[in-house]
Amino acid sequence: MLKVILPDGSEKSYSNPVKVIDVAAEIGAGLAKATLAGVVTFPEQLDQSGHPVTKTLSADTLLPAEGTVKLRLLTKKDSEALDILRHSAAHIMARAVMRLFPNVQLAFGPTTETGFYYDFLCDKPFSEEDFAAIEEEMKKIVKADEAFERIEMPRAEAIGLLADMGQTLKVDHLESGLSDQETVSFYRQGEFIDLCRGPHIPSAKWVGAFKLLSVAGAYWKGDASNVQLQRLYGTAFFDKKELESYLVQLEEAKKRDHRVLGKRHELFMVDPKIGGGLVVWLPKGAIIRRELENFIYKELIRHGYQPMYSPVICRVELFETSGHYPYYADSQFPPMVLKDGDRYLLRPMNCPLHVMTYNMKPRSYRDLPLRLAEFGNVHRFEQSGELNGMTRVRGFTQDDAHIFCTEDQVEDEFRGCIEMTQLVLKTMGFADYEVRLSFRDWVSNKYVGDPENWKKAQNALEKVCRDMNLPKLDIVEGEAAFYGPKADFIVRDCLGRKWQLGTVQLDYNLPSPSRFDLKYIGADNQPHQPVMIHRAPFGSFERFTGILIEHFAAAFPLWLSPEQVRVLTVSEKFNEYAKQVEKALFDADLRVTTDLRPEKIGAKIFSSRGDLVPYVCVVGGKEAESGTVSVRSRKDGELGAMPVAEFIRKLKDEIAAKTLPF
RNA sequence: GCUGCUGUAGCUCAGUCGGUAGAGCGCGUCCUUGGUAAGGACGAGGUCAUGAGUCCGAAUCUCAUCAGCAGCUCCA
Repeated sequence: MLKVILPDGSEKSYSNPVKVIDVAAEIGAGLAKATLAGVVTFPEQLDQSGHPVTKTLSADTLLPAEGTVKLRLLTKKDSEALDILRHSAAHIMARAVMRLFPNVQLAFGPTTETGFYYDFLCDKPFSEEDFAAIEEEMKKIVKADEAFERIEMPRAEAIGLLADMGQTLKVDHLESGLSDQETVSFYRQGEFIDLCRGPHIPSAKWVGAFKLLSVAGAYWKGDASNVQLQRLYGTAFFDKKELESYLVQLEEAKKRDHRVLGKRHELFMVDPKIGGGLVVWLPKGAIIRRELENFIYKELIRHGYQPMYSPVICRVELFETSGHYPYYADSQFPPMVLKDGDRYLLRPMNCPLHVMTYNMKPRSYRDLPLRLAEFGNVHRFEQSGELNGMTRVRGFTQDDAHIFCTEDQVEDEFRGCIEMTQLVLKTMGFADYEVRLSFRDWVSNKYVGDPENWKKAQNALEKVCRDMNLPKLDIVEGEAAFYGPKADFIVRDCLGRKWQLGTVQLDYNLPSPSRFDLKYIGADNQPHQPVMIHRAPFGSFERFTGILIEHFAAAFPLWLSPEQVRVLTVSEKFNEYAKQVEKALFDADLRVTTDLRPEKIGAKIFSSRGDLVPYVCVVGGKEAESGTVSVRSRKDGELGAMPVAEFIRKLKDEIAAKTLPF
């Protein structure tokens, strides 16, 4: 006897075997038609963390004959449904590819946040020219509307089957990745059969709209030493309109691209004649950076940091001591060797210089925490395929600082760093960010430092993060740097790619005796080893600004706008007055320009809109007579006439408040 | 670094079958002197990424190099 509990609390009992779809059919024919899968919870089975086991099952899956299950039927309105659909679409694509290219081997074909992909091993390189043919074949498959059928078999049998089919990658996966499974499942649709956990939609016709989007290389099991596969990306939806609106959205997102906007608004440039990945901050971009620097500098001083400067090039030995050379030699610009054999390295990080600064004299516990800050310019030789506008570059400036403190101070210092990073994100209006706490695992021996201290530090870190109620807190074990646990702040760019901005990292390595052997004399008159914290609320000015450009779509808040006000004359007769207004605004420390072209006022406004100028002042006869300006804001349009002094006050208030443009 | 794609004016792009280049925006000059999202005329501007090759002839076809884009791998 099986008892099925539905989400509304009602119960049904079955003495005969039933499938998910049978339960739906009993409730109503309409629901049965709309049901594409079921979420089944087994209250009697518990997983490792003690929660009841929950599985999403295809509609034709047989429920257990005995016991109690909770069942939630999924229709296309449910959020999980799209993922199931796309997984099936991936199978349909693989089937189409196998029809067109019989020799391909299948690898993995999962869904992504916005679609799906499938990896293939095939001699013939796929290109976008093949998409039409593949899509055509997929259409035929969808039209034929064959069912997805689940088949389970012992693993040994599955290996035999896949070996017969010549699917060696799948065999490899069964032998290594799934070696702990006794039984595995396949999904069959017509002539196509694929090792797959499921679930799937009942049949192909559910796929209302799909599109292949791109082809790229990918390594088998994500390991660059393995064979390279061809990955076909696509997306699928229940209906055409959703697909179309997704594609429009994608086009819109591309318009926010900081590389496009950075060029259009003359914020920065990257020129191969200068060097790939080497950013030139153009005057307008430089203003944004300088404002960011001023903003964070004030915060640093307020929080007891001490500014310092150090050279961007120094002896290689410093990085040999730190351990970063030659470990990261491949991602550094090679050292320059002087005549006497001395080697100098363009610094890939600032910490050794700050450590040397700590070490310039004996330190007492009274000096701690010592917080040394520097907008440190560093260079790293990133792989060419990694370079990306301002977000992945070979030379950048971190809003870096290193805190040297006692074990007891770690928690407070860490909290301070997190708070400053949060302040930065809040000031910019970033609401959608994740915090990733990276901890060590306890099996690997790559980590340095006393395990007890690690435990203490990790607990302190987690406590601080929980206390502060950080959004989307994610704890990842095994992701810590070898020298300590860390917290990273991650935001997405316009295409949904994730980038790490702010970071706070504890370091047990550099202060250790095998590295720089840092010491302080404690209250007990004994030497102790300090803990180091690396932190950068922005991360780097380059990446942060790149993300900021996309975040604001280049329409920056007033305090960051390179051009805050533009004075427009109604005709050339009023150029003299416009220059007076300009001077008044300039003297009030506003960034102001004039548009004195012999153009109509409409054309000048049009230009200012295109240039995303936050405020324009229209001046003509009326304004010149009364000493006023006619104000128009980028956000709210016409605001009417006001005295120049009042306009200045309004803008100064907005700048001081760092008001967001949305 | 790997796989695929792309490279024409400052920008966005067109350029058919191989016959030595075109638009819009922007820029310059002039006309217009105006009231809140594009006034008009004229003009300048290109070794078609670079280098080889095929051909009577290459932006166009082939190869190589460089750079960019998407993804993978990496990211102290």
